[in-house]
Amino acid sequence: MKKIILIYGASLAVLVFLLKYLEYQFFAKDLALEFYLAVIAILFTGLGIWAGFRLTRKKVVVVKMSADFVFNERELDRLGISKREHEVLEWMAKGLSNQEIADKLFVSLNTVKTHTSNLFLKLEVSRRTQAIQKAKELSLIP
Amino acid sequence: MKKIILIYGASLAVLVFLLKYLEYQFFAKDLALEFYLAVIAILFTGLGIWAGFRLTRKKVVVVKMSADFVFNERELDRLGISKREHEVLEWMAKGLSNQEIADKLFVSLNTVKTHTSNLFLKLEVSRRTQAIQKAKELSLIP
DNA sequence: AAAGCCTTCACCCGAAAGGATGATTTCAAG
DNA sequence: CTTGAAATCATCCTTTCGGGTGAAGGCTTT
Repeated sequence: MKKIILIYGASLAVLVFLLKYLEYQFFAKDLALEFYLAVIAILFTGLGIWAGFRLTRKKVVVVKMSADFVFNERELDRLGISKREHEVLEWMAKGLSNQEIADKLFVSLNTVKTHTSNLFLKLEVSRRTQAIQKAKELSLIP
Repeated sequence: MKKIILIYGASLAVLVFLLKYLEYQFFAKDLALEFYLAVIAILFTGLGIWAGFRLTRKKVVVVKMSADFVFNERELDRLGISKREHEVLEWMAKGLSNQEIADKLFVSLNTVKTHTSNLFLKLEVSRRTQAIQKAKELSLIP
């Protein structure tokens, strides 16, 4: 966060410097221009960040509660299950084979196999049926 | 972090190049103030949005669960699933392997395999995970 | 810059699961 | 008594899974 802010600042400084240089070379006009540019840049950077937050927030508002299921994110975190792994878990619970999941997620079979293996370790099970069973108990999936 | 620096650098380079080029080619004079402002504004708005995107994440959801199960014997009948097959189905849903089910029911592995095969035919599925999924939908098992 | 996850993909090997078919025994119903 | 469904077990063969290992690239954090 701080680094990004610093980088923004540095970028602005460099930009202003460059513009000033250009102006010197070609216009040799009034020096107030840089201030306009800097102000505009800062303003629009803030605006952009705000817009970015807005946009992502909208994306996060993807609240989906089906019937009577509440996602237990705490447990998911505790077990260290990643986003992708959880995704694989969901499809797995729907009865898809590894190959089918691979097709659905546009990755290779090997990748899905890796995810499932990691899932089994994290869930402390050794078969997909057990994984599904346990995941449901923990409210990791509907 | 490297990426951020690189992107900023590239953006600045392109910007400077463009300004210089345009200046050379067309307006040999100023009057480009508004143009500069517009370019800066657009560029930094984009960067801000991008930064906003990478700075945000997280989400929360909470609900509750209810679980009342009513055995659907009618469906079981309709599908012609026998008592033994249903028994196998129940253990299957608990994550047991065919061998484990065989041990639990004091029958051979082959017998369990026969039961599961028949179950898959009757449930019109081809994998045990699908069978479990479907059996739950039909309230054949909790 | 370095250390650490996440994601992706690969290869190998053995175990489990699934499909097809056939056979025996038991038991209830026609 | 004959028929048929259910339950049992078997063999053969193919596909899917699961486990182990390694590795490359990206992003985050320190």
